[in-house]
Amino acid sequence: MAEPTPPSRQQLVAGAADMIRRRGLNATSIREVAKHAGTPLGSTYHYFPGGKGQLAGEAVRFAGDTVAKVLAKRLRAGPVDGLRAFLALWREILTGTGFRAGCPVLAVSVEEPADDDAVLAVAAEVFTGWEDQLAAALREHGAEPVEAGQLATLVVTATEGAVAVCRAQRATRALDRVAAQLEKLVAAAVEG
Amino acid sequence: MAEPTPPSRQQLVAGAADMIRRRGLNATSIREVAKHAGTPLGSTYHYFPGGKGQLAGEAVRFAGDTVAKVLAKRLRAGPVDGLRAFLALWREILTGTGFRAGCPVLAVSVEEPADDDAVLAVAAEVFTGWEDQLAAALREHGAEPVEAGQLATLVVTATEGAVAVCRAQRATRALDRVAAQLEKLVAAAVEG
DNA sequence: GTCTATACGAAGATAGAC
DNA sequence: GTCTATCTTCGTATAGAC
Repeated sequence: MAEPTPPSRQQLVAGAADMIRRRGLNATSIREVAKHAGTPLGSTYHYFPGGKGQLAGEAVRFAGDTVAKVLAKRLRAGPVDGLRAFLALWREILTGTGFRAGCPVLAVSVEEPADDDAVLAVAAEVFTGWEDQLAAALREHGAEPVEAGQLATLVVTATEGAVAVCRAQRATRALDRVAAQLEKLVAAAVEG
Repeated sequence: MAEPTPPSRQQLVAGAADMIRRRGLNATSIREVAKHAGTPLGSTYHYFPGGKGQLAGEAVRFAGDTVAKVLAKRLRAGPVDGLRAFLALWREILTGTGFRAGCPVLAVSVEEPADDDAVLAVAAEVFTGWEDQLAAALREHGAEPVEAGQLATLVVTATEGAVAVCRAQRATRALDRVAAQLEKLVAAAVEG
């Protein structure tokens, strides 16, 4: 890392992540990402020789890491706090954008793994990472290993699914209902 | 309905649904849908004057109704049977296509509601319909109304999320874990 | 080394030939 | 009434000017 990351490069990654979570991967054009970041189109291919695939991969990784950091911090106060932070994070994204933004990791997971399954592999790692964080916290607080793993997966999948359903329904109802169920389950798992 | 539905029209709808669940909405071109159905491009605009938006809307509705019929049939044997059928249905789609196909309703829910929010409205209806079917079955088998609603939403969101996660991870692990948790919850809800 | 201008293909949609 | 051929726009990617 002798080379410091140029600000415009990071802006392109963050901009791509934002656009992907709103429109999906295919509807996100490099042209518009560049325009939104204020950089010319040519610069994009200078920073990302791998083209759209590379940019999308880094965008998904960036979004995944951002969530993982919040999760790591809040899980230190216990699984219930971590869950609440996770849910609040997605709720804020939904309501803060008028239900126009969702999850970029989910977005790339739903579209074609045509020839560019590199992006999909990043998405898989991000999902697994979130699950592992939650499962570890549950185990550390007395949850049974098998139960911890299943519950962690349920939290991630239900939340991701709820974000998509909320976007379609333009209401937080689904996420609120999921939150009620998951909080009950997580609380019960760390007691027993 | 004096006009019988032409076979090619239905093939276009079914083909569009299949392509959307694999590639997503934006990557699904009318050209390729027409080619796959063996009909010329012009015919598509004859059958669907509303263009891609109309075709996509009917495709999502078609997919939603197909699932709803399976759900209605199997829910007559009870909520647990309905849940199992729902999960088995998605599991079969994943494994039967090498994790290349997912849920078309989820796919359109994750992509841009740019100007064509008609498709998104159909997706919302489909999700709500599935939830209502499950919630009604749960209530009829003794589940508390609030619990029934929350649990029905959890089933739909967790399953949809799991389908996406499974696609990314190219494994049924997430869906299997979700199945274990949901079966336990549904069974408990109909007892109490 | 950065950016402008362009090549090339494919998308949605339609006009007009059969 | 059905389909072919085309119009226009926008996508990725690059070649070459500063």
